[in-house]
Amino acid sequence: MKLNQLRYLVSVIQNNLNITAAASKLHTSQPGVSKQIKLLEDELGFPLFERDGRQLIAVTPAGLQVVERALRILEESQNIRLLSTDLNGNAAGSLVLGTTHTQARFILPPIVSNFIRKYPDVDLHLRQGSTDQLADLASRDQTDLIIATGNHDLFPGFVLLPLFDWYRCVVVPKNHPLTREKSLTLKAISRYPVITYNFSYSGRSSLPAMFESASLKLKTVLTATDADVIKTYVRLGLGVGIMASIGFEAVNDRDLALLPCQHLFTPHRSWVGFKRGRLLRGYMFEFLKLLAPHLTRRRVEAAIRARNQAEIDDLFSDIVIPLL
Amino acid sequence: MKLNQLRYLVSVIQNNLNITAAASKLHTSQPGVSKQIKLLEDELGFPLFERDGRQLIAVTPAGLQVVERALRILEESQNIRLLSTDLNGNAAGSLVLGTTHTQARFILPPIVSNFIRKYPDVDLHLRQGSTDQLADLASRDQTDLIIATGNHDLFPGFVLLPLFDWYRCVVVPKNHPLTREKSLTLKAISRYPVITYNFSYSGRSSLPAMFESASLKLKTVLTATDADVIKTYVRLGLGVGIMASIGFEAVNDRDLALLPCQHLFTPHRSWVGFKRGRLLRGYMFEFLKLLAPHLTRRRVEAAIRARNQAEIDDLFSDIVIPLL
DNA sequence: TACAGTTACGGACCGCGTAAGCATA
DNA sequence: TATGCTTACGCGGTCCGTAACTGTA
Repeated sequence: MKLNQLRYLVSVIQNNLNITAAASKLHTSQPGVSKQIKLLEDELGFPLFERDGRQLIAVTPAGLQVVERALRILEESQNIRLLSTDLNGNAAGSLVLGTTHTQARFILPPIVSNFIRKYPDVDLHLRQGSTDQLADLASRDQTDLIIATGNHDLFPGFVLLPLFDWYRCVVVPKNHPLTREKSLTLKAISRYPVITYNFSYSGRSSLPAMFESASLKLKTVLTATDADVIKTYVRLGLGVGIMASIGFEAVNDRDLALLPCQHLFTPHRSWVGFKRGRLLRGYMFEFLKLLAPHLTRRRVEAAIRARNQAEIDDLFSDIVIPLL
Repeated sequence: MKLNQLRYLVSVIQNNLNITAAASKLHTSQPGVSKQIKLLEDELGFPLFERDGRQLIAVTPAGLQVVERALRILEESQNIRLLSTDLNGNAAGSLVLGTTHTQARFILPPIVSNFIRKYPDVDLHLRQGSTDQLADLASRDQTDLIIATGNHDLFPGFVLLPLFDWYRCVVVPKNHPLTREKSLTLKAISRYPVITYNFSYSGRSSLPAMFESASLKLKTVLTATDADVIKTYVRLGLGVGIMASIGFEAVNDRDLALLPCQHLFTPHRSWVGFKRGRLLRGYMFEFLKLLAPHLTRRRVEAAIRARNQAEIDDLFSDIVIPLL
């Protein structure tokens, strides 16, 4: 079994079982690919493809098993090669971030612009989605780093590093009656219709449950996926917004008032994570450092060596996580 | 980069950086190994070893990264080879089980004896330990299958399949006053000193908490790691045993009485699991089938394809899990 | 007659083993 | 002097490309 044989096998499959096409993609001759595939089948002792005459018409079940592992092997060998380009000071490559709207819109902009100035040769991609969608993307190796909030459960076998804590706050038009309350209470809020995140975003410490346990009723008039939409409807006077404090921009939101609610709601912790075993390029460590100063290369590497999430959390137990 | 170069690299490290010893283990010549290592270093563009003159004295940090990935590559290539021996009807191999005492002592004996009769060429190993120890073993790829109870959290990135449910029960000497209670209550139990498992074994639904929430005090006179020890001290009259019902043997424990407590305690679910991505040989599927008839090859393969534990649990939501 | 895969063959290369060289304890 | 790595060299295998062949739409 040779690495090249595995490359050929995978390429044939990625080219719809067309050996000629695979060969041209691999910049080699068609008979060569044909032969190596056959040699691999001979060595393994079972066919990788079902054939109709000379045409390949399907991958055998056993073949699928082989392909699955071949893909992993090729990925790791690619990782070894990347290590080398990395160490030779070559910062070219790509960085695919999976994030939720809140992070992409309010947290990442300064960090990203900083990063692309430092690493102009890195292709940066933002992939946005709900936490579920991000979990799916990441588990299929479609992203390098995930930046999200809450819900560790969707990311088994990941390394999750704390970024910062934040609270939900109430956002209302500048001269709304609530701005005149001395200290905001759930009861006061419950007098108004509420505009907040779709529930999939709020996770465990859900708003409805919180009000219910205080024997209050939460009148949600509208739910949205992001703070921009919430603020828009708050401006229209449809209700009181409850959203992440980081979604309030002092400059653009002068017509709105932000009412802090740290005494009412539970804190949320945002984190950055990646699949354990995924290669972190040099510039990815730099990105993490930009994202949060406490994510030094040293600490991140220690987290990678940890055996489970509890050990990682221990590593950061002494660190003061910023509160935004 | 060749697979052989990675093999050589790993072997050199496993032989304490002694190239000669590595070469002889690999059944090849020492200069060959020397050369391939050097070629690999040339190709990657950085040294894998620190050298003092001609001697290798350490692995470079970058080298460690390479070795880590090389190990994964070699493991997967080994898996591909095993697939082939498997499909050619060759049932030789090894099966390493990691289990807790309860399973090893009361559940596995008939299954294991059945299995080794069917697969005499499989080397079967039992590794026993606490759930923590098992989690550690498995995450370091030291076991094929883990059989344990409760606590999914210690096994992130694993495929966990339900085996059966069981309850804790009370075990007392044959003519103990408790045997005359019509329906056992926590209050009745709390009148006697209790002998039960070490707390690490009882997990979330811990006994002390259970008694406390009923405003009762649990007097544990002794805790032990296994049912045999518990029964021994119950026989000595030191107290009332609370242990897994499966630890009570009708034949050997005639001098004791088992008092069912399904109305008092929460059920426990035992499961079998393995690290996602680990190769299951044909005989391992057979072992799972012997372990629990509902673990058909079809279902196990579906579980492997699932993306997270929730999807796996869904697969088994229609199945009636046996109650022991 | 295109198209796709197999078979055949020759050249270049490469991995391996033997043998000799060299540095260190 | 023994140990262990490197260098040198020649053999054999293998990978690859070209070219010719075969079966199918």
